Amino acid sequence: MFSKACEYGIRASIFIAEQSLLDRKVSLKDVAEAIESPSAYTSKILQRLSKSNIINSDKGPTGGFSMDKSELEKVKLSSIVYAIDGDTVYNGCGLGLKRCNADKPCPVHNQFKVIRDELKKMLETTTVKTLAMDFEKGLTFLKR
Amino acid sequence: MFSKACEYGIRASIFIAEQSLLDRKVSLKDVAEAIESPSAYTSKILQRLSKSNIINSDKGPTGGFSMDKSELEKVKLSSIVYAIDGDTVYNGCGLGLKRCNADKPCPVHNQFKVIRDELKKMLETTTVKTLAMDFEKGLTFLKR
DNA sequence: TTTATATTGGATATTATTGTCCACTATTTA
DNA sequence: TAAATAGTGGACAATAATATCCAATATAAA
Ligand code: FES
Ligand code: FES
Repeated sequence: MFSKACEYGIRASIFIAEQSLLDRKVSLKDVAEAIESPSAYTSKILQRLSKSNIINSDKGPTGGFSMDKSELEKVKLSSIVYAIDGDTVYNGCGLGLKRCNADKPCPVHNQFKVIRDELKKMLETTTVKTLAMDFEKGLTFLKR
Repeated sequence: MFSKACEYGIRASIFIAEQSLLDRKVSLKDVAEAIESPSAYTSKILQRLSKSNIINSDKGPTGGFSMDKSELEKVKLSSIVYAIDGDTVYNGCGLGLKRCNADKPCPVHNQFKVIRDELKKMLETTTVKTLAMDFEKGLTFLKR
């Protein structure tokens, strides 16, 4: 569904968001431990998220990663997925033809469209804030 | 969503099914050309489908690949996906945790479950025969 | 202004996936 | 039974994705 990089990206964002709700900055190490991911690889992903203005990053001592509490509910899953995996989820064809194209549809186009529209809707209506709040409450897990 | 191998596998199955409806066996070359795939790689995939009893293969001159017309409507997309990609579509976690597990859910588990159930339903109710018939009518395309 | 800390960015390594090559086997037909 | 044909299987190659290493940069605090 998503690339591994994207999965890490979403998990990292949720963790950073949750900690930001508690007014805490987190270090790369914190993130990697919280989501159980290889830290150097995670670093690259956080850079992408930072450049896409999804998270903030500050260098130096007292530095770390954070998200603006006020903007938290504006960050949708779709932004994160787009920042890391691009638009393949939105425009890719289920059977691997160049692009999904309703004018020259692949055999599963109609069936696939239903799923993808559902997925789009989910990505565009789910905010990182709500996911972070559930995580904060201990209802969900970022590692196992 | 699916691996490239799986995409080729589905496309190949639809082509073989369509030709079988017309009582024609097809060669590896035929398949590769019809679905625009690398033929040696496609060969491996057809072997997997053959071993999973989804398609028939016959050696020697007059050999080739085919599907039993009578069993065609029993072949669901889910069988093909399972034969090639295994059960990751069914049991994988949307955020990459070891396995999807409702008892210790990842943050998107509930949202993801909706999508996956829809996908499952689609894979389990779509038969290769109907896809092949639409393709036969020129309504859909296996390459572009 | 020195030191310590934390992210950044580039190079490189590893692994999985995708793709190729070729000799071998089975089978049909002449 | 010889020759031609078509799939099989194993080894190998190329590419993409994932992961690591380390020197450089920025910044805060002493
Ligand atoms: S053309 Fe394949 S999914 Fe739309
Ligand atoms: S636990 Fe992640 S999708 Fe179910």
